[in-house]
Amino acid sequence: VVSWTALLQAYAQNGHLEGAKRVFDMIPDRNVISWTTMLVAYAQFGHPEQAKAVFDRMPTRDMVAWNAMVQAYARNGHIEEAKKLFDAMPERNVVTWTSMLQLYAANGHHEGASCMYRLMPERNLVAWNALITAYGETGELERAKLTFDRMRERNTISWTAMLQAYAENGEVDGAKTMFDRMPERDTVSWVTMLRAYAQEGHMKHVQETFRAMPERNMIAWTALLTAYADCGNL
RNA sequence: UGCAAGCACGACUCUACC
Repeated sequence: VVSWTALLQAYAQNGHLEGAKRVFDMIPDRNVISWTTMLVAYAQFGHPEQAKAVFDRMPTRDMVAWNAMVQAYARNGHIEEAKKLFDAMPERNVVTWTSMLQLYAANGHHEGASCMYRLMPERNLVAWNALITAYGETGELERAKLTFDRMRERNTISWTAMLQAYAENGEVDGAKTMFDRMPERDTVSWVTMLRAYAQEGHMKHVQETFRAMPERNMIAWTALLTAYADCGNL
């Protein structure tokens, strides 16, 4: 089962849903993990209905399966369905709460988001990071800062999320400060910084940033390209 | 007991929805 499901996962990750389905149907004794993998495959590529169909047909559901289904709705912006499922869950963990928090924040529901935040029974690094992003999205930069400052541990995602929070609220300087203070930067951090400059029209900084990047992936190149395009420099 | 499979967090573009 393990090998079969790994194969299924390989198809799923590459978006080969038909192939994934074929593998799924061939698995002799599917377990809850195989089912969940199939569910997520549909969800990730924009088929929440299909995901739900899988969910309904599952012989057994554990919390990961429930979480995956909540996330399936969340990812596709189905707030009501997600909420319904959330309420119906036999038990929830920090993953569940984080998904809901993110869903509300991404759709501008401040109240819902802060409600999730307050009621969350436990928090971990991912939850904190999601909170920073949520505050950034809702324009509550101060709260994002507070959250960031109070975190006992931070990873590159925390730093980049905070950098982005500054950037999307028009504070390039704050963004730059984060960038300079980060213990480690990956390509995402670099691109985020580059974008921050681009949005302010600081093409010179954009160029410098791009040149200084240790590695450039396609997203970095695209960001540079659109930066030039946006400032009219074809 | 170890190795191998499923869920939540950060960047660009495109597409869909509004």
